[in-house]
Amino acid sequence: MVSIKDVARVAGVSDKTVSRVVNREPNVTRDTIEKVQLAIADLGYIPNLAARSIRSSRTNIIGIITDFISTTPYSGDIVRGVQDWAGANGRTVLLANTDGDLEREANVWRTFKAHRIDGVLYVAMYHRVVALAAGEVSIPTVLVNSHPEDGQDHPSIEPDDFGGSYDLTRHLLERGHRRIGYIRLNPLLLGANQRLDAFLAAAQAGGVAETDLTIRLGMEGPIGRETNYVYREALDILSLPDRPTALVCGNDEMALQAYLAALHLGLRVPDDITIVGFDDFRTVSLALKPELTTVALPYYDLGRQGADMLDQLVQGKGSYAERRVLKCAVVVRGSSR
Amino acid sequence: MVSIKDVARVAGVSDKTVSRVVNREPNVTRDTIEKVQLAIADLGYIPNLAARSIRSSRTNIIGIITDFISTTPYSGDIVRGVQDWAGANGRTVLLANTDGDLEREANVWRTFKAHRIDGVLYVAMYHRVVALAAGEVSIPTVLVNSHPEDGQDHPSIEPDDFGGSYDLTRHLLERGHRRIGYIRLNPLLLGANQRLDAFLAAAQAGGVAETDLTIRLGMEGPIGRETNYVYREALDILSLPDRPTALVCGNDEMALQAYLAALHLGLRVPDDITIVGFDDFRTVSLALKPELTTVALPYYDLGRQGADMLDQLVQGKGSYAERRVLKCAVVVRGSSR
DNA sequence: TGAGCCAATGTCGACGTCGTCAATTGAAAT
DNA sequence: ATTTCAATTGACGACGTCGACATTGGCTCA
Repeated sequence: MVSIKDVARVAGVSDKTVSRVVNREPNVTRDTIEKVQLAIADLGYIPNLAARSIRSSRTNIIGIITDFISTTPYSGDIVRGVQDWAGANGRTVLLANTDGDLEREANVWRTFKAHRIDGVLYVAMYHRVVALAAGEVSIPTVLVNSHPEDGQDHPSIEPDDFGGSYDLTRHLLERGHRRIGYIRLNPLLLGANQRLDAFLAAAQAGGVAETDLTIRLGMEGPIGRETNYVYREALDILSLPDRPTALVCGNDEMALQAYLAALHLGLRVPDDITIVGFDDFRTVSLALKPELTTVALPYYDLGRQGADMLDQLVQGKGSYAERRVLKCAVVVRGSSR
Repeated sequence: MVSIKDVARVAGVSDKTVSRVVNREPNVTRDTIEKVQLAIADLGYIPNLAARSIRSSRTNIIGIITDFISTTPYSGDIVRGVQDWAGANGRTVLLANTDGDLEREANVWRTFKAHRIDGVLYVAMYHRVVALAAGEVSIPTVLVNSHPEDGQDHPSIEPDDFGGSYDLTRHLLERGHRRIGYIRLNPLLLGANQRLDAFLAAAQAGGVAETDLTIRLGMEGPIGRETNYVYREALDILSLPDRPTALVCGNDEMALQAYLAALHLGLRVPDDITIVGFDDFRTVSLALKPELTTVALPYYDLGRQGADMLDQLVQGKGSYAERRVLKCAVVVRGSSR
């Protein structure tokens, strides 16, 4: 591999001068700069970041730890947000996945420390509370799509499930819906409760009687291996004598099943029944006909802003107490009326 | 940061001896080993990989370059496969995304070279032919979910779209289907042609007259911003006077729209119409009721085996001419009969 | 007893980069 | 002409690790 000394020899200057040119330090003649740049181009020299980091004890690498990278489609958008930030700010991204295994997680931390990375984004693939082994974490860390347990102090950034669900429910109330069905997410998901609570709060604030709400559990069991009652429950709700005029689903995948149930019963969306989802998981929400009214999770921004928060932290400017919450916007499409 | 010398001082030995213990070299007394390990634990010493890599000019880092990480859900499984391999083999993964932008791609290569990584997995998020700027690539590189242009010599690993589609079609023929509809993927996708060709080949081999096949284009236009005719075409095909008994869709997302069209027309799956997809994109294939018969893309194995091929290459054992093709298995579920 | 050998440990320097400080040069100021 | 100063460049060492080689001391065997 070609090193700074090779460049120096070819350019006829000292290695330090090459270093100055590479790092754009002042007080180098235009002449010298050109000579050096020529040599650099000739040899295809690229600075060795490992060597650089030994001297400077900053690596400009940030690490991402994910738990269940593949169970939530499109949560990859979080990673993409981080990468875009990193690319724009001269950082590189180390990626590691734990599959939720504590031993693997410990390994990941060790590897990250061995690489002397500047900071860590701990990305939960479904919205939840995270407890980091207290001793482990000596690297600045930001929790993404999650927040810390009580007593732990890591900055965090997460979606406003409550607000999104509240707004979505208000959207339905404004359209005059009064009898509403609701199919819940797996209660293990933090979003499940926040979404349901917001639904109930908005309904109550809108003066809807609790007896006009039909609430069913759509899924339960361990993440990734849950049992799924959605289709059955949707059929059931839609067959009620005083059938709701709107059906709210815990997420878009559930909404898909609600569509199937409605169509199976000969009901038209949205003429006979309004169906809404959550997540704006586009492979589903845009494939459904009519397209699905839902709430967009700000995955990309979670990653991008999370990276920025981490950077503040690394530079000693951030606050360990920051809890950032990102708005989830209602996306109105054809499935609601 | 605590270094090997700190450990040496505390343990009362030389730094080299600590190095020996850390790297499990022979000819160290049990006594010494214990002393050193104690000091290591006390100080929380973790070897600095950057320093190590300077000496050894091997980093044990592999890079992943992705293009459109988020447009294909679950293609993240490729990355997961790579990570699992890396975790099991003591490697770390650097991740970079180009969004299909050539300038960003050039940057990524430069960054990877600056990190002196051992090799690169170039991961296409949809199956396609890839042309790497010839001059750029001086790092061992394996193409994943893609294969090189004629004349380029990089090993590659990709799914057997043709075989999967052929088997799927045979599955239908075996069940007695003779009038079959087909909705094509965006022709820009490599898989689109392979899947269609296999469909036609299998149909012909099965003695089906071409006039009994109804083939429609489901999508066209630039990836990520295509126009979608699937629902309309499905409605149309299913309304034909001599309606097919089976409808083959380019992928699962299209199959979803075919379901909706079928249900809209009052048809039952699979009693009135058999529908099959491709990809086994589980958020859709398992959410559909009945669940979808489809073909599984071996994303995870693409990543895992790709990493292994890269490792061979890095060690000088691999062949630059290797073109590995992974079988795509038919997954029979309730949507076909 | 002493030559020979091996196990155990240490010393030193190099990897590539850059911070520190010194050396050199030329021009401005006296 | 001499001093002063700033701009430019270079020599050197340190970062953390480990390979090459040296040293030490005890043991074996004739």
